[in-house]
Amino acid sequence: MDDNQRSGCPINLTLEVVGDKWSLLIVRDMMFGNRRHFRELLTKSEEHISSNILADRLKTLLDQGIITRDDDPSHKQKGIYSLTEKGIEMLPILAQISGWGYKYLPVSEELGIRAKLLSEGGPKMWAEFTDELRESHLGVKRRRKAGPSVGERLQAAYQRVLARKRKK
Amino acid sequence: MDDNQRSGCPINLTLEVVGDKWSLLIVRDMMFGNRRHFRELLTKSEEHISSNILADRLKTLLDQGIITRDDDPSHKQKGIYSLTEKGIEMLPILAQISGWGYKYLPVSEELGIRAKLLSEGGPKMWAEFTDELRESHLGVKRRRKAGPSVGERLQAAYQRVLARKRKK
DNA sequence: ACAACCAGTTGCAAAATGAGAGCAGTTTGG
DNA sequence: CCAAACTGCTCTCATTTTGCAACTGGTTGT
Repeated sequence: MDDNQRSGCPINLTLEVVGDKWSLLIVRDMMFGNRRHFRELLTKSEEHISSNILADRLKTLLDQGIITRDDDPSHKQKGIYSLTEKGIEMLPILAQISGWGYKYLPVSEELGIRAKLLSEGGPKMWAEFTDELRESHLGVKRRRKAGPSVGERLQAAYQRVLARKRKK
Repeated sequence: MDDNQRSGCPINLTLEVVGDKWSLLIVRDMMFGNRRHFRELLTKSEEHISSNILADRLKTLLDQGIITRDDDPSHKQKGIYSLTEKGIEMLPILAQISGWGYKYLPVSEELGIRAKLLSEGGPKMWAEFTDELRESHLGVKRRRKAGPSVGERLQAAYQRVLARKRKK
C-alpha cells in the first residue's frame, strides 16, 4: 500500500503506523474500555473522535493487522472489532506512555488511577492483563486465577475514585 | 498555553504532546544518536525532516520541558539541545515502541540491531542507559562501571552490522 | 408503521505538513 | 583578509490531513 517509508528504523516504522493523535486512543479504548463496536468507540470516549477519522483509522489498523473485524451474529449491521496478538502486544507501549503521562502531565484523578496501578504493577501485571486480552479478543482459554482479573481491578479502582469524587 | 485538551487521560495527554510523526524521532536522535545541534538533527537522520517542522517541534519540546537549549560557547550561533529528566524518562516509551516495531514491522537489519539489544537488555539495561543520559545531558556525575557503556555497546553493534553488510 | 439505532460516507472549511529558497550573522581555510 | 561554507532558523506556497456536520441506506424494537 504505502511504500514511501522514511526509514527502516523500528521507531520510525511504528510511528508511521500509529504515530498520530487517534490510533493509540482507539487501541486504548479497545484494551481498557472493552469497546468493540463502531458506535462505542465513537461516543463512549472522552475525546470525541469524529466518525470519518474513526472509520479511517480502523481501516488502517485492519490493514496493519492490529485489529480484526467480524460480523456480530446478534445484529446484522454491527461489526465486532478485536485486537490481534500484534495489537495486544502494544500493551507495554501504552503502559509506558500512560506511566510517563501520569508522572509528568496534569492527569485527572479518575483517569490517572489506572495509570498508577498499571505502572506500579509493572511487567508482571502487564503479562497477566495480556493473557486476559488473549481470552477476550482471541478466544484463547486460560486458567482462571483466584480473585478479580487485572481488568476488573482497574475498572473497580476507577469506579471507586469516581464515587469518592461525587461525594465531595 | 494550550488549554483545549481533549481529556485528562494520561495516554491522551502524552499524545497531545508527542503524538505526531516527528517529535519522538527527535528525542530518539538526541538519545541514541547524540545529536545536539539543529543542523545535526536536520541532516544526520534518515528521515529528512524539513527545517520548519524541526524548528516547530523543538519549540514544543522546549515549552513542554522535555528538552532545554543552551548557547554553545565554542560557536556564537550554535545552540546545544539537551534532554531534561522528563525527556530522559521517555526512554522506556521509545524502548517499547522500538521492541514492538522490531518484532512486527519490516525493520532494516542495521537499524534493528539496537532495538534487539535494547529489548533483550530489558528494564535493567534501560536504567543503566538512563544514568548515562543523565551524565551526558544533565552533567550528573556517575560512578564509572567496568567495560563499555550501553551507548557504546549499541553503537558498536550497529557498526558491526554495517561492516558485515558492506562486505557482502 | 415508525422511531431509534447501526456503520459508515460525503462535502467542505480550516489547520497542519513539507519542500525549497532565503537570510543575517559566524567561522574557517587559503 | 576575504571568500566560501556553515549556523539556526524563517518565509512562501502547494499539498495533505483534520474536523465538523449533515446525510445514506439499512436494521431493530415497539
